[in-house]
Amino acid sequence: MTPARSSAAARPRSPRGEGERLREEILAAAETLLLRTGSEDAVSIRAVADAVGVTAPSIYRHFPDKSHLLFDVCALHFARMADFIENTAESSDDPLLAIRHMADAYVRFGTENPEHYRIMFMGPSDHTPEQYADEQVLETGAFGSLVALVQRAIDGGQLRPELTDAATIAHVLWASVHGVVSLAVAKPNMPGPPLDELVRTLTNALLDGIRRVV
Amino acid sequence: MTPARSSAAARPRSPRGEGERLREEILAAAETLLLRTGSEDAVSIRAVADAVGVTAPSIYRHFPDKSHLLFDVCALHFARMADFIENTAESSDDPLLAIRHMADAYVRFGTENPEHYRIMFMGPSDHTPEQYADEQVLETGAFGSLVALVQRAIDGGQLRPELTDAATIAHVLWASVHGVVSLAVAKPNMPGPPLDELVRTLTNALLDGIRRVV
DNA sequence: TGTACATCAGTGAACGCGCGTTCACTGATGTAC
DNA sequence: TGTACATCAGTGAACGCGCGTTCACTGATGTAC
Repeated sequence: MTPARSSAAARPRSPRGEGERLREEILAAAETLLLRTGSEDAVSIRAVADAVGVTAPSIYRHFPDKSHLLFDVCALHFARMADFIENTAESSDDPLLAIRHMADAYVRFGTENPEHYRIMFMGPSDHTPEQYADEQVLETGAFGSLVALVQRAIDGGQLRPELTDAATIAHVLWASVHGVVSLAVAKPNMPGPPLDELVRTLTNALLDGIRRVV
Repeated sequence: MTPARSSAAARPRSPRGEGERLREEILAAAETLLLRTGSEDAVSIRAVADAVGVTAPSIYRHFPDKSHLLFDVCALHFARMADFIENTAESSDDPLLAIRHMADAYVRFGTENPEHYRIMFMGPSDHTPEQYADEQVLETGAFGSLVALVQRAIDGGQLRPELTDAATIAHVLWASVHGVVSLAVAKPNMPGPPLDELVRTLTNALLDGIRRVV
């Protein structure tokens, strides 16, 4: 009798020299599990191994421990998010309009990937392996583009003259939009105006609030 | 030999008819534990029981299960937060200034009670027993005061004429400030401008963005 | 061409842990007769 | 005044669970001689 594998088909062993294949499969399975169950708790070493069709200890050939696995999954997602959002940074010659597009993209990404968003931005910070420290979140990728846009707006004289620090303004913009997304993620059933109206009102107010009054 | 109780002094049994005392002690211990450890995970039934000086099953005399206990702790905190913030709602005759004070108070409350904040606003919504459904968060307490302030600002002609829905505006204000707080809670070590500068810039921008241009 | 050996991908069983929860119970105390 | 009994606060031991992780191992396959 073949042993009863609970959910996945038995997986053929990788040929020699291609053990790294399993690493990719593990990452993919963990991600799928996260997305499908919508819960970080469901992503256990055993569940991932089972989804791949392999035993639990095999995971440890490729990841030192669970939190590294989880964070490698998220690193993939950070990268995708950065792509997704940075594309919109060049969507318009007007930096303020481009910022609006970035905000929309950010919200869309977050609400479409709530569990990833939760892990990336809402989890206790001690889950985080060192190499994904908080700085990384900021210094790389999308946030940098946002700062650049704000700086262009400042340089172009589009902002109120008292607003001179692009980084602070970018932080404020990010934090506000993050607020909308994280509420939507944490309380998906909360009554209130629809998300897109919230985002529209927010960006209207914020952009009007920083734009130079003519 | 007295049995080795791991951390707390043995607790004298409540006199007859006053079994409800234990309930209060459990709530207090759970709250202390949450605050001191800074981690929801550390608040296990056993840890709470031990802190009170009682055995684990005793908890079940007073709470049907763990999530009810946790949420009763949070309910206490919701109430305190509502007090804390609503006081500031009458801090000024100018509704916009009062809103600013509310925002400051909200931020202070959140950053001073990060784990409570996390449970209340950042946790997965399925932790939530029914009686603390999302609606409660909004319909009672501080949020109501905020809506009222916004409405006063609208009635007093202080807002841009296209802004007519107080609830939506209040939601936007709340979500933005929540964004600042929840980032501070989730990523306490994130580099960037100091929190108070962030809040000041945010409220400046938002209030300027909704205020009628004269 | 054949064989011993090193390498490598992955296994199977077990570890100890802490958890939420249940169950039958104990022993003090107030109350009814 | 004494005694049987009901009530009540809390106990002790155990349940089953799923978890992350470790360990010694197996068995296929490429390689060196």
